Amino acid sequence: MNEPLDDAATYSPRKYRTPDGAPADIVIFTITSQARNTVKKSLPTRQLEVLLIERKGWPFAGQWALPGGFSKDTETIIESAKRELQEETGVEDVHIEYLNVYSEPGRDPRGWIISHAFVALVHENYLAGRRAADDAADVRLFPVEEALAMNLAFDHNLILQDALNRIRHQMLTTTIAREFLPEEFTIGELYQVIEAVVPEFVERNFIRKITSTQSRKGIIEEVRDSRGELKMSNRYSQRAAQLYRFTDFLPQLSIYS
Amino acid sequence: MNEPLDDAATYSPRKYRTPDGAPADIVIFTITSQARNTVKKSLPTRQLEVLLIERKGWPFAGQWALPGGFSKDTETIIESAKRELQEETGVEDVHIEYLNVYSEPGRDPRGWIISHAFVALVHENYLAGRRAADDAADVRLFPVEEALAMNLAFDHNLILQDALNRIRHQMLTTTIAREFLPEEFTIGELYQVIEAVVPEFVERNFIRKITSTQSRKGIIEEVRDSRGELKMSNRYSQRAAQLYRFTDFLPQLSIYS
DNA sequence: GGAATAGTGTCTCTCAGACATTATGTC
DNA sequence: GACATAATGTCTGAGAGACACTATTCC
Repeated sequence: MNEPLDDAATYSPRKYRTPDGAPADIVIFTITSQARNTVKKSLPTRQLEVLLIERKGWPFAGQWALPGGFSKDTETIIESAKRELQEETGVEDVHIEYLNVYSEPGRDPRGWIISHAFVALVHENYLAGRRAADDAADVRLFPVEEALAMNLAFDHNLILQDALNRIRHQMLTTTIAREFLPEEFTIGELYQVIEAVVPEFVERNFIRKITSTQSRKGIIEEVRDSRGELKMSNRYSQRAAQLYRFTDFLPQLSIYS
Repeated sequence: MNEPLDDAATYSPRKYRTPDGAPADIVIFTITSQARNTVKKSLPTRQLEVLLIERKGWPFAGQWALPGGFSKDTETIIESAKRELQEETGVEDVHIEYLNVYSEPGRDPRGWIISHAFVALVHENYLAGRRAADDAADVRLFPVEEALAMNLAFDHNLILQDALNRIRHQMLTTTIAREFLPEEFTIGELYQVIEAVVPEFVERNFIRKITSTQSRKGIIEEVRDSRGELKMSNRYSQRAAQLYRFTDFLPQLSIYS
């Protein structure tokens, strides 16, 4: 411990160097849907995308980076992340969680800057306004694989990879799929969202696992209308599909169960 | 983004307030064994404990706190955590992982101090030296429940609770149990370690689940001696028990599997 | 033989995984 | 009738959960 031992009256700020800033950087993921050009109704193709901004000034001018900004002494770091998310996308009250701290000396040429990365999951509808201005803008959605292949500013390639690993794991072990879906969705949509994030996901008897396996039953529930009739949707298919919604239930996973 | 737009030559440190420090605090868990006073060999009682230090100076003088120290600009925060762990316990190369950041304004009366909490899991043997001096010392192991009931310095009650939640979850979903066990252990010991961290854990057919269930088979493997004979131990029982070791296998858990 | 721990036998009901089959509505 | 998606039928082998039972060694 290298803390001074004096009391409040005699306490003086330490003579050691202090950090030059503690910013929050945000990895904003969304899943875009692209209707396929078939004559008949069909499922859209879905793709996991990440929001990047083009840097204007030094350092890394001209390169793409994660949105972010310095935190203030009047807010927690998650509050600054939420503020930044609001400024960048206009959305509030979406899923945002802390990812990791990045403190490698020299990671930022401006000084000793310790960055805190967050992951935000945003439904594509919330970003609809931004998308319109796509090509010209300095704020854009990139498919994740494409973004990873770019040379991003700072250590943002690393942060993005960490964020991707995190949501891939969470997609299978938690109900974050709900963040990319409307309140009521079909089994087909849910399956596509999982696939968009975890391409290797394959589960032939998906509907049975999720609806009638004892240990999993209750993660999602059927939606009924005011008369108690099962509510269906045919937005993506000829044959109407049952609508479901997530409940608050999350099964406890265990390797020893 | 409130970053300056100038280039490197004209860049000047921002006029905003910068943090007064970015310490690493470490929640060091161990599981102690206490032999029971029975005439015959029997399993020890095991308890999850956390290492705390008594603060000497302002602020929170006289209160117990998590060990920690300020990070330097020449190291990553995890490196400062490892350095601190080495100073406090003398151990290196143990399991240590990042927990969370604590940045509530006012959490530290010394200024704007953003703390990074880590969780370290240490085998009790490594702490054996410290334990001898227990009662008189200003560094002590406390049973976790007892520590949570104390009034710890700073926001360390919160950090400790977060750390406990984290390892409870990890104990069931990863193989961190290995950090509290010798290289070779019996099923009974493993079961006790899980119980010490997750008291509500009950699994009547434990040995069968862990050794012969298809999806779990391979997490641990039987130990054999140089002649290929199964290696047994009777340190805790009359009847010798098979020794096992962890492998590198970790099953993928999924709520959709 | 009693105590303490280690490990097996056995039974029932559910689930996993594979794959074929039926259902519904559009063009 | 071809197509696209939704959903069920059916079969086999594996696993979950419960609990009685045997095994080993020390005292």
